[in-house]
Amino acid sequence: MAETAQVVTRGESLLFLTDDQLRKGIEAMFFAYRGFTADPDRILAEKGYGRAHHRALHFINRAPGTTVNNLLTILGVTKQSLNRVLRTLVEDGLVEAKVGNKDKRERHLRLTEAGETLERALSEAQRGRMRAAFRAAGPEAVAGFRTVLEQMMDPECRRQFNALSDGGPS
Amino acid sequence: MAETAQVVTRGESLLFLTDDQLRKGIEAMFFAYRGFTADPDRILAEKGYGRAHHRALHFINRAPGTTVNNLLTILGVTKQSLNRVLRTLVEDGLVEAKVGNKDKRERHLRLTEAGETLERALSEAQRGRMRAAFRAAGPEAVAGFRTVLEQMMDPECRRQFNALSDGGPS
DNA sequence: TAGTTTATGTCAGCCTTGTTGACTTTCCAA
DNA sequence: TTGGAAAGTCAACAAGGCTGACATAAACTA
Repeated sequence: MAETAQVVTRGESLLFLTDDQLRKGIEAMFFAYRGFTADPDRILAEKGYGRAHHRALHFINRAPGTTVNNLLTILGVTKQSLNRVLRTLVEDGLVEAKVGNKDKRERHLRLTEAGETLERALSEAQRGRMRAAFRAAGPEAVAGFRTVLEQMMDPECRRQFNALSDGGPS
Repeated sequence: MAETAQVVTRGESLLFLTDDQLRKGIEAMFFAYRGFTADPDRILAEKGYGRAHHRALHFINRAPGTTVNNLLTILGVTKQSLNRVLRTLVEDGLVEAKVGNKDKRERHLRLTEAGETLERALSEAQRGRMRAAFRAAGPEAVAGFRTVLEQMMDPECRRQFNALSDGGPS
């Protein structure tokens, strides 16, 4: 009864669209996301930070000199939420907030050396797991992984995701 | 400088294991998970529930008659955390908790009809997005998606994930 | 130039959902 | 039969979301 979409169109099986397959995809996302965050979470807990700090560090590192407002959009949280995290990062000397030259209302954010060190530790831990998964799965699987994830994003998120990739290192 | 692992082994390109590709994978997980939870979150917010309620409903539906302890292991939270969620679900008549026959310490959980209705609405919303993504990506991409996610899980999570799939509908 | 909009920060307070610690009830095994 | 383990509950705390109100400075605009 949960087996809808078991249709065959143009000689092509659509069995991968059954409710059961979709449920497996959902559960895979749930369990995999736990693994995805597990390693950085351990490092963060030691230093007294949380996942929110990691996200801020990651995207400041990705786009040095970005403004608070820009970061807000990427992270999809309120400025009050971000501000709390950002304040502790600045107080602890991991992030630098410089008043803009052109527009003095803006604060341009970048990592200090200490910030870069922590960011590197976090991202290396996370990359380690991702690398092992990618290696075990192989290049075709990785391509499929990326394709499905991109399709799962809201259009606005997809835009941001691709903008980050374009602007990134060659 | 971030481009490690650009090695070619046995004539096979390992370009998909560069730090840059790994970073894209990480960011894809971040943005995709937002999409993954967005639709159920909207429904939950209307009813005054959170993501934790969704998770409980999902896994009780998957394994009717499961015990609190079993659910605890799957969800990976403390029993106190789960208990709060479970209590409101029972109070609201979405979940039924029956004292065990053999072991009276245990509570066996199952959805009421109202619980099944809400679970169905949530899971249909989530499946809708997953279905669209799967359809757009195609069966090979979906296979790769599942492979990479499974590799990303902690071994214990992978065991649970596979146990759920085995016990599930054919 | 006066008034409005924008970018940012801050205070207060709320909610969800994690945590730990302490406790009761129940079961089982020495 | 009794002591420990297991299942579940209650209380209190913390992180990190949220809203609302308000301040300040800078930029824009009519």
